[in-house]
Amino acid sequence: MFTHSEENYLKAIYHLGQLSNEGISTNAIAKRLDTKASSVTDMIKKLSAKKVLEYKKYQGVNLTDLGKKTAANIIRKHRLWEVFLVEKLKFSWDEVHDVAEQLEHIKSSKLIDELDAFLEFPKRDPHGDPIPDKEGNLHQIKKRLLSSMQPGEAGICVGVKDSSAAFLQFLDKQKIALGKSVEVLSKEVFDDSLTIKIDEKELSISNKIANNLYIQTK
Amino acid sequence: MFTHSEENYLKAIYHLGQLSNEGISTNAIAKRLDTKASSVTDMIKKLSAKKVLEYKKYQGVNLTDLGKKTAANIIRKHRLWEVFLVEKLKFSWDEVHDVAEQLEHIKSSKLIDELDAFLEFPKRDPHGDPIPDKEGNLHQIKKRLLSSMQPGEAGICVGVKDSSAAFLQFLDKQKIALGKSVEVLSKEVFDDSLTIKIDEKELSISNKIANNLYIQTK
DNA sequence: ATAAAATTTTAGTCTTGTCTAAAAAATAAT
DNA sequence: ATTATTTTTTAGACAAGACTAAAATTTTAT
Repeated sequence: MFTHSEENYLKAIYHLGQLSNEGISTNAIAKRLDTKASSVTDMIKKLSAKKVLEYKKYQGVNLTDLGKKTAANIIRKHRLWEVFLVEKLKFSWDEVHDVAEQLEHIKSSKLIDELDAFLEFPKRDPHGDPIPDKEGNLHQIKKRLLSSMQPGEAGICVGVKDSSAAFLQFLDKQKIALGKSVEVLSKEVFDDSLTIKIDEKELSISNKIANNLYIQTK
Repeated sequence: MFTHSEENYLKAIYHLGQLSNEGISTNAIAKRLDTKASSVTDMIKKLSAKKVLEYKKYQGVNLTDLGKKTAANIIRKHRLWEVFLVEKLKFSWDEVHDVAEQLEHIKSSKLIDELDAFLEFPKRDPHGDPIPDKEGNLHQIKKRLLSSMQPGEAGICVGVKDSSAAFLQFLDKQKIALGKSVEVLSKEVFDDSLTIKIDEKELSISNKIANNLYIQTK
């Protein structure tokens, strides 16, 4: 069994591990958790003793299979709760994070199994991120950043890279939502901004926005 | 804002306060929370500094209005989650306690308001206990213990005093459930056991059982 | 290749919430 | 009314998880 704090470290390390194949550095973890490197070193030793990660001094860490499975399970809970909040409790997608951050630590396998069933076994959370299965497997969908698309290409909006409230609210305002079809009409050489077609309307979008929107193309 | 632990103390003190009008003793709190008296003294000082209870050395404690409201709010959350678990996630009434004990500490007023609405503003939890409103008021129903009823009296089963899994499972086995009509047919002088009519069938019930079942009579 | 800079670890401290053992106060018993 | 018992508080310690400051190690730059 893991403490609240240990679970937060596991989750952070798991997410950092998705981005690189190297050992995860102490500093990277500290930055992600907004804590000090020395605190991270302490916790790493505890987690290492619990066999959820491999650690050699000054070498960074890597999750073991047990660690990955444990982390994926926390993420599974987080994302299932997000679905619950949006689908059943009328939360908007920019409000769910803090609450899910708390709910993910509730210990009860029956709870999470029944919640999964109650939500009819959703495959992705409100931001388009995949929900790991019970074994911790998550199958990533094939997706690209909108910013990488060329004029003429089209696809379906399936996720966000940045899930800050500010960005999500911006998307709401522009009526950009997951599931909608998007086509790139033109791309501006000067600032890489895009003109896209969505809901039969043209919309101009900055590169910063396009760089945070995932599109599924065929 | 209160810590997990502070909230548990508040809840315990609130419940103990329901039973007596005296100041709540250190020992009573320690027993209820399965902790040591010295730990209770420590925590009492913290809570006193936070203005949720009145404390004079060796005199026991009493919740302030703020303390009562805070405690009632935690109980509100606990009971709403119990309803959720039973009504939506197929938990039985003997399985909900431990999970609700965790869920009650989640901090989000929107969460609890929306949950309340989602459950259609339930008035009582699965054990028949009233759910405090947002202001912390809870209106007790008029009820008596089955053990206090005389032959010929009848009423509706509305709650349990003991909500241990063992007792609740016993009630399930005997098909005794909240909402059912009960009539006392006879009472045995020797051991105060009762013969009751429920579901058009006669059932013999020990005094210990009868002493843990609440009945609403008119 | 060595100095400078950045990263990581260690050592020691702090807070929260718990504990044990002993002291103080209140209550009960003779 | 004094003693015995019970309850409560204090004092000191400990574990978890965080911090600061300093030391150790690695990486980068000249």
